[in-house]
Amino acid sequence: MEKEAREEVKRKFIEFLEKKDFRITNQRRVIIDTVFSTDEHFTAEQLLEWAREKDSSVSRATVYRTLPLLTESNLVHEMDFGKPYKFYDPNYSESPNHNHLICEDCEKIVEFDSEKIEAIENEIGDKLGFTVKSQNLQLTASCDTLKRKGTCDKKSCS
Amino acid sequence: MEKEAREEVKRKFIEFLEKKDFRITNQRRVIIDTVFSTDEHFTAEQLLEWAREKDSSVSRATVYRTLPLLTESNLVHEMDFGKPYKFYDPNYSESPNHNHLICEDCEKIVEFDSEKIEAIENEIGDKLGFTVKSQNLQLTASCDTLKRKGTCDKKSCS
DNA sequence: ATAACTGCAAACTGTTTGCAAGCGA
DNA sequence: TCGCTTGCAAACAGTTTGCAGTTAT
Repeated sequence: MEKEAREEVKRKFIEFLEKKDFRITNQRRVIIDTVFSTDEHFTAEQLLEWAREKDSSVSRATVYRTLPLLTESNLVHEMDFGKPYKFYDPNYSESPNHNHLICEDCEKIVEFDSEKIEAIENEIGDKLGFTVKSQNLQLTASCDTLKRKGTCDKKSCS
Repeated sequence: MEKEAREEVKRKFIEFLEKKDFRITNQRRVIIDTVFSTDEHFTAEQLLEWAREKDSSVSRATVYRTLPLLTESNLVHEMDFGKPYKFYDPNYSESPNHNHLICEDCEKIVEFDSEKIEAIENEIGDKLGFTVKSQNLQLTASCDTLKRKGTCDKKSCS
């Protein structure tokens, strides 16, 4: 995501807060800046750590209280890969139709688009008489290059 | 699943335990009987409750220690729908290629087949240079009939 | 002014584990 | 007998929450 796009997303979130009569506090500003200054997927704990680098007063509680606001606003996407903690995706609003593959070797998450899959999903929903609200295709995979060479150049396997 | 098939699956699991030099204890037997006497998806807590109806001595710890054995044996499938607890599917070995849709109205899980999706998944894995290890397509949906009529006759919305 | 928000620490939930006793092979 | 397995209760990890003080509006 480019810098301009990031500013746009931040602005949208501020609007979201204002519309709900929520206050724009310093801590929230720091958290927002942190979330939308990266393209990486993160956990609550990672977000806390990053935010504290900018402002050490940010507390774990505030991070946990802000995350639901971010997902409600549809600007951040929550993902569950069967690990005991959740991952968050700050690129969601830019391309809401992507899915994720998580590498079991290094836990790195790779995004991919697939309208094909989305079409099938809606087809399935229709057939069963449901309206699909959200979809989460989680592929767990291992890195081919890593296995062959013992190392790999993917950003995903460092 | 029919009664015969259930016995077959139980037998396979006993074999799995024997091969690993694990013991066939009373508690394990009760848990196995419970798991494979239903077609329903369940949580650890539900399994504990059901097992205790047959034998009140079964403890939570044993249930939690047995579940990984069941999933390792590939006779039961573990699923994560973003809820704080996991669901388990006792029909997995019968049709390992099905996926799941969870109703957000009643949390009932509906199974569906889709080889189409599996094909696409492998295609994606290839393209990205990964070997797909496991896939989990989670559709969260709401029931159309329920919404229209305020009630519905699906087994899924009671 | 005042109601929303904060940090802290305690509580909570689902799951795991150390231990002494029990029991299958 | 031997050591795997058990139930219990305490521990654990991630997340949520009550409270008293703080701050945005």
